[in-house]
Amino acid sequence: MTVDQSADETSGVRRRRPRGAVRDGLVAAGLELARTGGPDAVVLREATRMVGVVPNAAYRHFAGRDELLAAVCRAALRELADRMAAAVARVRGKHGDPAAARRRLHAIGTAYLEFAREEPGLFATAFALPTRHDYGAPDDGTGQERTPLDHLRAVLDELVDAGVLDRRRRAGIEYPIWSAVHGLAVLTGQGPLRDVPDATRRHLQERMRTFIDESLA
Amino acid sequence: MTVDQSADETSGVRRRRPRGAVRDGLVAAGLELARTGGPDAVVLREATRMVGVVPNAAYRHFAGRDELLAAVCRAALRELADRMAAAVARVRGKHGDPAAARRRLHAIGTAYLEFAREEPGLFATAFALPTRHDYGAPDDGTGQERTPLDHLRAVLDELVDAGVLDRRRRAGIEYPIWSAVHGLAVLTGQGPLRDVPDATRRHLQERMRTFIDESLA
DNA sequence: TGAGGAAGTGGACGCTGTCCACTAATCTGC
DNA sequence: GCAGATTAGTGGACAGCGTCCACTTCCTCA
Repeated sequence: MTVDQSADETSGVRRRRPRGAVRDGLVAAGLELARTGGPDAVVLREATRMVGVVPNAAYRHFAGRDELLAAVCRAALRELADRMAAAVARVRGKHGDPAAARRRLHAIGTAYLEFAREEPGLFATAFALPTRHDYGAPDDGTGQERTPLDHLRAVLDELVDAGVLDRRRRAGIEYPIWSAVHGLAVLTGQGPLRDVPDATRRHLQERMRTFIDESLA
Repeated sequence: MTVDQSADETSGVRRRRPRGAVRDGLVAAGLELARTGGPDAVVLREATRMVGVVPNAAYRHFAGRDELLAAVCRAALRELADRMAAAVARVRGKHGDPAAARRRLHAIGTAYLEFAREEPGLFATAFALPTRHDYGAPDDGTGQERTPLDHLRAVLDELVDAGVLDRRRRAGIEYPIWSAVHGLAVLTGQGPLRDVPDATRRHLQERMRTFIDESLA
């Protein structure tokens, strides 16, 4: 598998690639490696090989392997956020409708868990920040991105507007809910519950749904 | 730092160590490495160095680095389970007393989160099983050990006996609760919330407590 | 047009996990 | 009590990894 977008074989020429091509290619390659093997699988030399460049070329774009991994993490996190946003958008029903708001909360949690199950490598990578950095810090300076937490908050606010969630219980409730869903994803994905049969996993997921639902009332 | 218990310097003699000493030493060394650097830090060669033995000697006791890591994981998990058990045992009040049962549930969650905060390396390692293996599978054949999940279950059963938790809500509730606490530990420990100030972390923990408390009633 | 920086190459180093061949200490059965 | 088999260690090697330094080549801009 190669990610090289402008191969320039035959000639040993350098710098035939457009501006940020190598950097972008490295991130794309790292994302591919992370997809199949998680954060540990994003190895610098392999990424450069996929791009068709010598290992040291990576050091023109990243301070080292950790910085490359950080970029891959951000990309993975963005993919998760995008899936959550898409899942919420798919739910019909206008803002303020109690049933629709509940469905949106359910959709957001399901999207989270589905991403963790369908893309375990990317999910693990999204939360394997190698170096300290703010959650969802802007990647390329294009302003703040919407993080998974932002999407969850929006839905919870709607639940308050719809009268489903008592306003006095709203403050900070995104954290236990996020924790619960994230914890389930981790335990059943990479953790001790990862080998439970599919039926059990669905059952756990359903149990989580009722648990959260009851905590709203 | 060395873990060698029966150094035998001066002579190049082999096999001066008692029966399982090298194996135990390797696990202890790995545990030490994991304590300071997490699962990635348990490197086979370094462990053998700490034990005072040549790298290849490890292959007499483990099939490879992953198997050593698995043993270290089990040890870390046991330490977590022990802390939880100790925390529960410290709570006074006889079985069936509602207030005492609640305190025990709180104690068990707090112990979990404290372990994750005080020993982030060990906590990460406890859940970084490199190979598939049953949760809390017996390590050395000395019968089943009590896992963190076992301890949680016992306390939840007591909450039912004490009339705090409705029996109809009991079934499977250990999973969302475990997930919630585990998720909080991961998010604030290694995850995106790891850099929040201490006061915020305590606040999140308290919010989790009320969240779970309300879900019982 | 020419200087200077940006981006890629080449080679090297130390570290890792792992394999193979070998040897010395211990255990076992007679 | 000793000979053979087993076990637990040594020694040397290999490929792959991240990273550093020196060098070259292309592109940009004054």
